[in-house]
Amino acid sequence: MDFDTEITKHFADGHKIYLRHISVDCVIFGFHQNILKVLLLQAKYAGIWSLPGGFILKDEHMDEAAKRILKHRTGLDNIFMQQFHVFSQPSRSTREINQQFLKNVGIEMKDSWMFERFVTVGYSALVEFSDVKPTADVYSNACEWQDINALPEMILDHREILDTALQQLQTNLNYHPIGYNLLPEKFTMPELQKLYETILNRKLDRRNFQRKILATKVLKKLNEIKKGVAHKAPHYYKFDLKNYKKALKGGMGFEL
Amino acid sequence: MDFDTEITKHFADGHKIYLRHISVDCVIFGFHQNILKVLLLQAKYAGIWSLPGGFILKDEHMDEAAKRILKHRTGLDNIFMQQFHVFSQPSRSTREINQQFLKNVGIEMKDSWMFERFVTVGYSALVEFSDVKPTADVYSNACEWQDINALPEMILDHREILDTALQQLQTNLNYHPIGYNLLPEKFTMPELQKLYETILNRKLDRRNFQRKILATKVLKKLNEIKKGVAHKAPHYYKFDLKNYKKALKGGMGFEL
DNA sequence: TTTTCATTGCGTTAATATGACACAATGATA
DNA sequence: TATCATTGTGTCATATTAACGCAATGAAAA
Repeated sequence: MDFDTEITKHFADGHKIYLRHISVDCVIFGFHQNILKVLLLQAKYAGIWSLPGGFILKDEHMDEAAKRILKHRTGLDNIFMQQFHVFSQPSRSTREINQQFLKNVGIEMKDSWMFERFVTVGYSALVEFSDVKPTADVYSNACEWQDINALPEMILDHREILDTALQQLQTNLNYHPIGYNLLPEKFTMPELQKLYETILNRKLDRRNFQRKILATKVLKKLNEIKKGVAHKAPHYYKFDLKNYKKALKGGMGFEL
Repeated sequence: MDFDTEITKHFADGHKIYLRHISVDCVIFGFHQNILKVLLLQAKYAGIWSLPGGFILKDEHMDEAAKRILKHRTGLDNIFMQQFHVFSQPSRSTREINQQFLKNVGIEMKDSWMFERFVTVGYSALVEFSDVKPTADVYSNACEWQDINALPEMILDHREILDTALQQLQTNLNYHPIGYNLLPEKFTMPELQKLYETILNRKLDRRNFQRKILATKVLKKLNEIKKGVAHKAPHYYKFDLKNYKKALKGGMGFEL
């Protein structure tokens, strides 16, 4: 199916397979070179950026829709995703955006479910940066990681959605372990600490951080030392999945 | 407009004013005689119970829809409401329920937006029991407070929605003050403690509870003592709204 | 009237958690 | 071989928490 046919079909008949008025937008976090990143799409023609999003199939759980979208943009399976907020300002209309898009593509259409109001559900995910193969959708030029500290302009309320996800991530940091999906299998204590500092956007005391994290027993110290580093080489750690998952449910029992 | 006409119109044309596929369900908590209560509706004919719910007008923010529903069932205005989760199992179909309802009413209709799948957004509210005038809607026999510990059978996943709201309430208790909308203007320390114990479903140490609550400065001690009680009479307190609202945003800074 | 007693108000104490910092060990680099 | 930024481990003063003691109160019982 060629591009025009696909677009036309989506705008004309999409409501036959998707629920009207509801969309899902995903905030996908990664961590690379000590910088927190978010996966964004650049809209065709307009050049403005957006969160990876999509719609809910008529017989699909919303969580499944979010995972399907994540899979298409990253190639990743089996990632824990969490809905964090519903955005429903009546003014968040995709009408102009979608009409402009069709115009740019050169398709004429008077009415479409895509012109109607959408309420969107925000989902967040934490993924390992190097596992992701960013893949654009048909509406986009590019799919790229963007630094959380240097975000481009974004459509509609997507910046607000992203900020909400980030804030939720910060809040959860004290009550839930983090890092399993964001760090490589083996990592050092300074790397884990840097992740926490990046998300919280403040410095933590190295020694107190280690004491508290180790007290939760979500880490396993490996008998292996990082090589090729200047100065004293740190140990490697990996997550103890059993305790990690226990802490996901029961909480960490400390504040940073 | 008589009952039949109204129902017919809602089923036939409701989708012209409401968003399809999306509903709002409200978990409205009250506190009376040391028991936590929830406001429920009893469906006509079926007798089974449900949460007060409704739909979103085409040009209405979801939060406004929730407040509108709350207002209609309680008479209350200006109550803080919070969305807490979206429920979207594809199996949560209102088709059978609504078709049965029409059949009972004696209306025939082949198709209706009300027969389609609904994703519902859960909202919670805490209200002062004695301020509420429970008011049933056209689909219900009764609107009544039910004990949280003796809930009747509920339709669809409404029991799950209620349980989720309760769990969220328990979690929030440590980070946000509570009671302003649940207790009368003047209350005693044992009454406040009982509220906390009821929600958390466990005993708290009387002396430690008082120390921690007072440390947050959300309470103002009044120069007034409760009368007509057996044993030593406790002081009255009221909330210091300024500090209360500060704590709503910034957190309480303790755990119980 | 006097006594009883469950409850309130105001404390103490020991155990634990937290924040701030000291110091030796390491190992690549100068 | 010396340097030095960084890691691993530990200390200590302070704050927070859990657990409990005891006198004061005042309605109800004796």
